[in-house]
Amino acid sequence: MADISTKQKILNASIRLFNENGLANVRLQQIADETGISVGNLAYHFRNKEAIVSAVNETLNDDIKEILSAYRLFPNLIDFDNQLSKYFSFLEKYPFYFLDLLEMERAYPEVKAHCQQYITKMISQIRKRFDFNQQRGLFIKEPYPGIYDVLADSIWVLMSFWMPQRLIRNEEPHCEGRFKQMAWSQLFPYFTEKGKEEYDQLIRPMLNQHFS
Amino acid sequence: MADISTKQKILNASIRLFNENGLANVRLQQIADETGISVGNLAYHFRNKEAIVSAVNETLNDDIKEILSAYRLFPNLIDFDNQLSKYFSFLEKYPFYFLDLLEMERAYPEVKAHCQQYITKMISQIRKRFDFNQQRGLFIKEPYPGIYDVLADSIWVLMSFWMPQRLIRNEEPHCEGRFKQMAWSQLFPYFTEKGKEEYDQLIRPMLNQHFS
DNA sequence: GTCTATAGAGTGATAGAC
DNA sequence: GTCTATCACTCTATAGAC
Repeated sequence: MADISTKQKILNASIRLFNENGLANVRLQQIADETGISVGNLAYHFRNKEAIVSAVNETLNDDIKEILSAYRLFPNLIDFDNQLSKYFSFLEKYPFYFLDLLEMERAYPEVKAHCQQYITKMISQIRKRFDFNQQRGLFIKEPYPGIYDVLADSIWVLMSFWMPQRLIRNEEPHCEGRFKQMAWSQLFPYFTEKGKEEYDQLIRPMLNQHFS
Repeated sequence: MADISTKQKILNASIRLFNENGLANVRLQQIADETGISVGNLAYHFRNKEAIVSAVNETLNDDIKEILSAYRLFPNLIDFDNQLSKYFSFLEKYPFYFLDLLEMERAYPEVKAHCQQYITKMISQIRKRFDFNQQRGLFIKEPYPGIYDVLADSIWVLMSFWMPQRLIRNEEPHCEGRFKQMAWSQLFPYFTEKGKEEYDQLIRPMLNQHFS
């Protein structure tokens, strides 16, 4: 199983380098060096750069798939907070995923195709939480038609571009508390009284513990 | 003034190419071709690639400076909508500005320094609108301390990463109506009755006209 | 101010020995 | 499975003619 191990080492090294330098700036030689093998050996395991990118992408898609599968039939507030945690871990592992997606689209159009559906599914999960929690009486009826759609989009953007925006502004990006605060503050205005109670009871204490 | 003209032609060509291919993927040869000059001539006008990036960056900073200067002493709702329009024009002109900022940080650390302050100023302007319009009775007092700070951050992120997020999701990015809708929907929950009235009267008709 | 020509280092990818 | 060696190509930057 030395084969699998080396393959995995290559992928791990690639992810590290992609995160540091961006997809377009990483050379095969660098990947080989970081892995501790020769370029020739690298070529044995992956035909070319696209094959590496493709494999890295599949690894990450598996991660996203797992996050999505954690969506439960009855998605309460705690469930959402858990999903936030998982998503934040993903962003820490691969901060520039969504930026490199654009790069992939440019350089490796075939690779990008798979990702689209995951994004759509993620947003639709967020959207469904509104419906479900509205039925539970935690969220108000949407004050204007379509606003919950826009809101679901906004939350996805704020989560997905967390890392790049923090880095651009020279703010500490590895702060899960602020990340969650930004997400929850999007929902806040739409809580009913009952929703506020449940939030204050279940979620707020967990948020505060990030800042203690 | 043939000098200035060529310099400007180079910058325009560079912006086009950076937008299309990303900073890291654009070669001097490409810029020369797109400008309609030789690489040698390109070198006459700009010492190296960094000099071009730096000049492009200054051009864009001038644009941002102008947007920021449009912030008035009494920033009402119409004023905010105007600033949204201007910002959207900027994003259309240079969709990947904030992504390429990260690339600049990696490749040309000297160049990036200037941008920081503009971002801070932009966010602080958004934040001040809350205070001003709260005094005018259009916005409610912030329900929890600090939420208007988070909200200003969120609005900046949603505006700044509009283009990349739309492109990743294969949604039409040149849709000013949706852009504004996303921004305004952030403010919506914090309007007082008086604020809603002014919004319905002054802003909503302008938004609807984007979708007619 | 504009060009051609080219230096010199780096690139992805492959062939073939061990 | 792993390596060295090398090909054909592209890159940035510069030198020097017009």
